Amino acid sequence: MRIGELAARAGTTTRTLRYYEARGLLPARRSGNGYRSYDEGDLRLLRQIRTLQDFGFDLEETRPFVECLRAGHPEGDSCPASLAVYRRKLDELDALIGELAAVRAKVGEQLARAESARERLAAEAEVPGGPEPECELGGAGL
Amino acid sequence: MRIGELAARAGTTTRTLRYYEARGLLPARRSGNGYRSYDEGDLRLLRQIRTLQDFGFDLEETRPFVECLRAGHPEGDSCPASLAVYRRKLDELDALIGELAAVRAKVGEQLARAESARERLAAEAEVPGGPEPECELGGAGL
DNA sequence: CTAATCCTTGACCCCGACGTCAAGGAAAGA
DNA sequence: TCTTTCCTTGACGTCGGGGTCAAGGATTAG
Repeated sequence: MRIGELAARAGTTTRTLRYYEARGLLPARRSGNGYRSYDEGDLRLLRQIRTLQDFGFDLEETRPFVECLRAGHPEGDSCPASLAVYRRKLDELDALIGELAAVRAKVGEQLARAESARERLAAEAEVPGGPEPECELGGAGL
Repeated sequence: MRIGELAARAGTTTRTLRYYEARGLLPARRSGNGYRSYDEGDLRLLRQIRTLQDFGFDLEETRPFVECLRAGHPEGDSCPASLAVYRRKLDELDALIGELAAVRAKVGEQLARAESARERLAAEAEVPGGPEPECELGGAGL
């Protein structure tokens, strides 16, 4: 199978396949006319790469899985190196999710604070002779 | 205050300040010799930008906050446009955290599956005359 | 024969937020 | 005066994962 067909069957582009080859991730045999030649095994490797990419793994992280398959193992994650990548990824995800949750909490806090400040101002505008802005109750200094 | 001092006081670099100016985010007055000249107000704007950047806001998203402060409001989030950015950010964060949690779950699942597969193989190796690999019990076909 | 696809390599473009280097002017201390 | 340090602008590099030409060779359909 040539590059166009493999790309189509994997739902990707020829550019992507050449890029993978340039990275040494998915080298191709060549037929007599210089065209790249792939087989079903290559399709399998490619699908492994794409699946992990969809999970947010970067290209280098997919390498152990690809090499594992190429070594004849039944699955890309049949090798210890692949499992190590899984574990590292889980740690990264946990850390990232934790950070994002913390940011989310802070932003939510800021929004609530800013909204209530606006409500206060609106209420004061409603009652013109009403409450004067009391010092040091909500103003961060200049 | 000149660019180096402002950068130092905000814990950033002169390159960053020139970049912000080029983006129209933090324009600078100029003193007679052509040097950029900043005041305490600029430091405040800069700190607002940096705080939001630390939260993962991109530069354009900080613009409403900066303009709000420059318009004389007490806080960068005293304006509706800033609140809108907060809300949009919360939605983005929720979506992202959700996606990451889903990926985390899938990766965790894959890891568990791959680990148990390895344990099975190890157990079979322990008992040489033991269980033959039973077809269609765990093998995704080639 | 010619046109239409497919293939090849090479090379530049994109995004965001700067880092880094270069060439030269200005200010400040010894 | 000399040296060091700070300032100016301009321009290119970085990173990841490719997109998008361009020029030319191979193959196939009509």
